[in-house]
Amino acid sequence: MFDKVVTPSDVGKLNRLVIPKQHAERYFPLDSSSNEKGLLLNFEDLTGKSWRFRYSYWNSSQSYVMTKGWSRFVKDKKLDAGDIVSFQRCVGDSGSNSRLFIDWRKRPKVPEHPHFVAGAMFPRSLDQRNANPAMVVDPLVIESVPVMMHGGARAQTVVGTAGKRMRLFGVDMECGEIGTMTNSTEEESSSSGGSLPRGGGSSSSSLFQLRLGSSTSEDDHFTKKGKSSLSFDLDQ
Amino acid sequence: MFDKVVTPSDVGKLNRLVIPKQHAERYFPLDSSSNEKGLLLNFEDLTGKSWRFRYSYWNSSQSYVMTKGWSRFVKDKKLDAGDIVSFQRCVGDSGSNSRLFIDWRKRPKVPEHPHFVAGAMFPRSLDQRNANPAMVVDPLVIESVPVMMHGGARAQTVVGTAGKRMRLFGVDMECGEIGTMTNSTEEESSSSGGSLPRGGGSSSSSLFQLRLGSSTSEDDHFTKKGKSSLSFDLDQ
DNA sequence: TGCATAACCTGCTGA
DNA sequence: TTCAGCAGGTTATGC
Repeated sequence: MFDKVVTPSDVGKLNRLVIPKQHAERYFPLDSSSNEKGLLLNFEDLTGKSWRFRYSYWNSSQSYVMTKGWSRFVKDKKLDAGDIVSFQRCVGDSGSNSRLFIDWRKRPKVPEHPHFVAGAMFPRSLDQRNANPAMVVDPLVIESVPVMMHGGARAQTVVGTAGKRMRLFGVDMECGEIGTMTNSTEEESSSSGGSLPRGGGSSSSSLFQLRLGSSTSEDDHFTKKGKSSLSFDLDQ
Repeated sequence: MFDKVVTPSDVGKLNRLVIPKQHAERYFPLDSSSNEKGLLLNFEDLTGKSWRFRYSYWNSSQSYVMTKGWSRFVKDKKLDAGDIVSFQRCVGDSGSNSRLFIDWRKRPKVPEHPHFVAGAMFPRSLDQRNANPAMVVDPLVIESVPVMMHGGARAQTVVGTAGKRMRLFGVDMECGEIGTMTNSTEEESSSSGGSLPRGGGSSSSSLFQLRLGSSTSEDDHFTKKGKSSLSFDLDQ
C-alpha cells in the first residue's frame, strides 16, 4: 500500500503514528457515521508476530492516527526517526478477506557524522527537535539532481557552484563538487563510496557536497549522544 | 480518614485529584451497578465553607478521582504540589448521618538543599519522578525515633549506628548521631537548627543525620534546577 | 448570541 | 497493579 518515513513525533513520546491523509483515506477509510471511535487493525510482521493498532481520526489535528499499540511496535523494532514503515495488504485465498502486513527498515545508511554528504543532507544525527522530516531524502533518488529540488527543501540562497555557501533548511552549508573537496575524511569517503556516486561519473558535475559545520574532534557537537535533549549550534 | 500529599498533577491543569485506591474503596465505596457515573460528595472546611466534589472511577486509568469542583478548591486554598489534604468523617449527632470534612496544610518546611537532615529525609527538592509521597515525613513526629520506622520507609539495611551506612528508599545513606558530623555546612546547620533538635537534647542519641551524597559545590547535582528532567547519582 | 477560554472527561503510557 | 502524567475531545462559562 504505502510507506512512511517516520517523524520524531511518530517514534517519540506522543505514542501515535500519523497516517498521511491521502493514504489513510485511500487504504483505511473510516465510516464517520458507524465507526465513531475508530477501529482496531490487525497487522502481521515478517516474523509472523501480530500487531493490533487502534486507528482513528483526530478532529483536533484533522489527521488519521494509529494510537494504542503503536508505541509497543516502536520499542520492539527500535524504530528511530527517519526509519521507514511499510503497510501492505495481501488479498487472501478466500477472496473476500485480506491480511494486513507491516514491515519496517532502518533509514538509508548515511555517514554517521555527515559533515559531508553528496547531494543531500541527513540531519538525523542532529537535534531531533529541529529536524524536518522533509529533509530526509532517499540517496537512491538524488543522483545528479541538485539538492535544493528535493523533499520540500527550501533554499534561501541557491548556489550551484563549488565553494559557495547556501542556506538550506535554515542551516548554513558549504557546497562543493564531489572530488574537489580536499578535507573529506576516510569515513566520509567510504560512506559516499556506497550508494552515492563520487566524481568521475557522467553526472558528477551537478552533485554537491554539503558541509555541515567544520568540527572534526570526536568530542564535538556531532558526536554527542542523547535522545531528545541534545542541541546544536551549527556554524554560527 | 486519610491524608494525601498532592502531586503536581493533582494541583495542575488536569483538574482532578487522584484518590489512592485503598482509601477510595475503604472510605468512599462506589456501587458499580447503581452509581455508574460516580456521585457528588459534600465536604466542609474548617471555616465552615462547603465544597462539593464529583467523585468517580476512571476505567481508563483504573483510579478513583475527584473531578468537578476540585480545581476551585486548589485555587481557593492556593495548594501546591507537596501540600497535604486531609479527609475526615464525623459521625453526626443523629447517629445515622455523618459529615465529611476536608482540611489542608502546606507541605512541611525543609531545607532547600537537604544534604543533612536530622531524623528524616525530604527528597522533594530532588527528582519528583523518583520521589515517593510516602517519603515526606512531618518533622514534628520524628524526634527521637529512628528514621527507618517512618512514613512507609523501607530500609533494606537498617543500621542505627553513627557512621554506618543504610539504604533507605533505595538511596544509600550515611548515618551519624547529631553533633558528631564534622562537615556540616553553615546552611545545613541553620536548617537543622529550625524545627529539628540538634545534639544536647535529651533524645539526641537516638537521632541520625542522613548524608545524601557528599558534594559541596554550588554546581553539583543538588543545586541543579529543573522540574522533571533532573537525575542523580547518589554516593555511588 | 457567539466566541474564546477554562473546566471537565476520557484514553493511554510508563514506571 | 496502581497511579502520575500527558494529550486530545467535549462541555460549561464568562465576556
